[in-house]
Amino acid sequence: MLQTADLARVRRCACGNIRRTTRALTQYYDDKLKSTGLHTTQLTLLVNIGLEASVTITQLAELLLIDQTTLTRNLKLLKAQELVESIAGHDQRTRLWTLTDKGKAILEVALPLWQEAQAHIVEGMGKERYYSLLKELSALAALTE
Amino acid sequence: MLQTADLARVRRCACGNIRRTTRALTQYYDDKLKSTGLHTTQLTLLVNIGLEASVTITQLAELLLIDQTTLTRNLKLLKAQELVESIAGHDQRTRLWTLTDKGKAILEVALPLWQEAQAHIVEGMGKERYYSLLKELSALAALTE
DNA sequence: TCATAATAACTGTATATACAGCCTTTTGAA
DNA sequence: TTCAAAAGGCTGTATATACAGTTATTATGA
Repeated sequence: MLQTADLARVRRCACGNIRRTTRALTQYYDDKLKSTGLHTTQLTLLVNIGLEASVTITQLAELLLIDQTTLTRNLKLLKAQELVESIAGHDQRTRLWTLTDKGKAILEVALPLWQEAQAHIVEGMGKERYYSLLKELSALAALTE
Repeated sequence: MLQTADLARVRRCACGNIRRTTRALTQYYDDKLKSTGLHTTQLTLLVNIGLEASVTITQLAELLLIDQTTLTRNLKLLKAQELVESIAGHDQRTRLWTLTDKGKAILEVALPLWQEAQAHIVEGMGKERYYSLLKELSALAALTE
């Protein structure tokens, strides 16, 4: 028989709780970025492409723990906006992704807005607590390997 | 000009980091639940409906920090599988959602599998660290209000 | 060398998510 | 009492996400 106590235990679910907080944070950051037309997920992608410079989908997938097929779709949208572009790699199979000038330009507008959201969160938690939390999130992700 | 240092700062993004961990955790839990056909998100919904008993979409939305329109779609899928059902509330506008017998039955199968995934995470982190992390996730979500 | 493995990426399909806007019902104030 | 505002929920549309399966290319071992 299904017991209430069994159900109540699921309230402590790591996945459920982190997804809940993720929804709240995503809405918060997306709202701050609203005027740029960028979503936070897109900002993350652009930034990582900018930092890696000439990166393959596979490399991005490992770095961000995103399925390759998700990246195929997400990059397609960014490419349609001409924020990123890809060229053939030395290998016929691979494609190397980089930011376009338009991509760099939108980042210049978006970064200060992102910084506002980020500052609110970091200051709200306190720096020490915040960076400790980031470490715990990494540890959590590492447990799934 | 776009500086590498500005981009590097975004690597500490609360939203980006939590989304990354969420992807990893979701894949981990979903894989454990695979044989049931349930996704973790669906398990979360079923459990909360079971605990609340006769709950409206609006109440679930507040509890789980999920947009109402998302719940409309998610509940539709669960209803199609006959795991939940809804009846009219005292108010013509509201609908009350409950688990069906089939919904309760699938939970009985899914809960032990969920418990396996959960135990791996909790034991991997250590109980104290884990419950501390849950609190921090709540605090983080609260900062977005 | 050649057949097979592995690698890189893409397509089909499905769920999760949310914003904008809409309809219906209820509430509340003039 | 009546009408505007609020509440509850839904549809249209769009992005995010991943699994299963496919295609094309490269690497590898007999």
